Amino acid sequence: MARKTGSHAQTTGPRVRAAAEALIARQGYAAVSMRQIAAEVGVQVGALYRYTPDKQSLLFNLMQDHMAELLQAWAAEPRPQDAAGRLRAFCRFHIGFHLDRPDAVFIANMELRNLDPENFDKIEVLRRRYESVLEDILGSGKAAGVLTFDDLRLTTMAILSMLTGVIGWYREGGRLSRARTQQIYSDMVLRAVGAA
Amino acid sequence: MARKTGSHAQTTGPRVRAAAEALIARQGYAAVSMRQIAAEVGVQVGALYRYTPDKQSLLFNLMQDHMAELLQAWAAEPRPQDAAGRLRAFCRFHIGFHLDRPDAVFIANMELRNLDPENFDKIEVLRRRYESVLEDILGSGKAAGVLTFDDLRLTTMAILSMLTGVIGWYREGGRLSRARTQQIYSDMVLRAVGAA
DNA sequence: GTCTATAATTAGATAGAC
DNA sequence: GTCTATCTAATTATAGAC
Repeated sequence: MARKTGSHAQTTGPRVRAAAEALIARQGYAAVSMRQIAAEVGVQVGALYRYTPDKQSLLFNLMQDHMAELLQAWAAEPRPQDAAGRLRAFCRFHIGFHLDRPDAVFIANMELRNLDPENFDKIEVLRRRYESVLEDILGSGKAAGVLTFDDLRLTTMAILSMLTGVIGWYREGGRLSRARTQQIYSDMVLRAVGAA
Repeated sequence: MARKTGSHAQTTGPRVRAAAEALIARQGYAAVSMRQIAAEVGVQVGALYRYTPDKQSLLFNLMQDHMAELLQAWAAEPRPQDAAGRLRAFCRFHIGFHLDRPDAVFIANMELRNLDPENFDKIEVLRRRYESVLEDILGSGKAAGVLTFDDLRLTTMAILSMLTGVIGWYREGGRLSRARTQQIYSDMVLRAVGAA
């Protein structure tokens, strides 16, 4: 992927971002060097600093944009009237969104501890906001008497862990289709909160 | 934690291991330096190499011992006759074991990609063996007609993700006791596979 | 906008004194 | 068994040429 000297500003920026995302997802932030990213893009290391002030900003921007996109995508989803319907919609959405962006999701879940403290705080706010999406669905379902479970916070975290875990084993083109995977997870979650 | 020169072989070995475990759990393998570990123990960096041939072996031994202990501890558990009882026992065991060793669990789940290929293969074997513990319980329960779910492999992975996720939010001395946490998770899992 | 060259720091690992 | 000193290689980031 060697490249001649020349101007490629309009393509290099996104390529830096894409290379960083792929490499960090595979090896982890601390294990990836700026030289590796540059080699993947096909430039020398000095050129990277036209597109990011430093390595930390590369990580922070990936995570922030991912979380913002996640929240925005959920806000754009249709919103069923009943709590069970909203819960099913959330499960489908969460799995679909995560399967579309395995690298970004992997980074969002693994690299929190490599954020500078001030960056960590900003991402935490977005994470909490997303957790409260599910918490609100479960809470209103319990209040309406259509969902049954013991502890709201525990149940929220348990369901999120279970759904996010899909990126650990799902393979595109494998035994289970995406739609079937969404279906099975949704059914299991609904049974787990007594809405079967 | 400064230390004078002198011989402390019997205590230094375990202290190196403990320091590595704590630091790697907090910061990640790639981000921890041998100098940091030495400082935590209270020795100079050269002294570490009396207790480990290199940094990679430190990580591998932590993960291998953890997985071996996990399998051995499960083997020592009482084994209920019925599948639903075994599933409940597994949930209690998995959560209890994980809450007892948050650092080791964190490493076992986060640092797989930092293992050398040959070390990775060895740990993978142990991981698969543990996954098959749950898979066997679920499979026999379905065959016996007491559990209901759609896909054995997916269900196994989903339950493991959900249970392991407890280390992400549980705090000792917090709102929920350990026993209550085990109870709520177990109930939810049993409902999820139609054994409520 | 990219390159080459380099500064300043840090890493893992080893040698030899005590 | 630990220390000090050091080797070699790699790191992030910057400066200045083109």
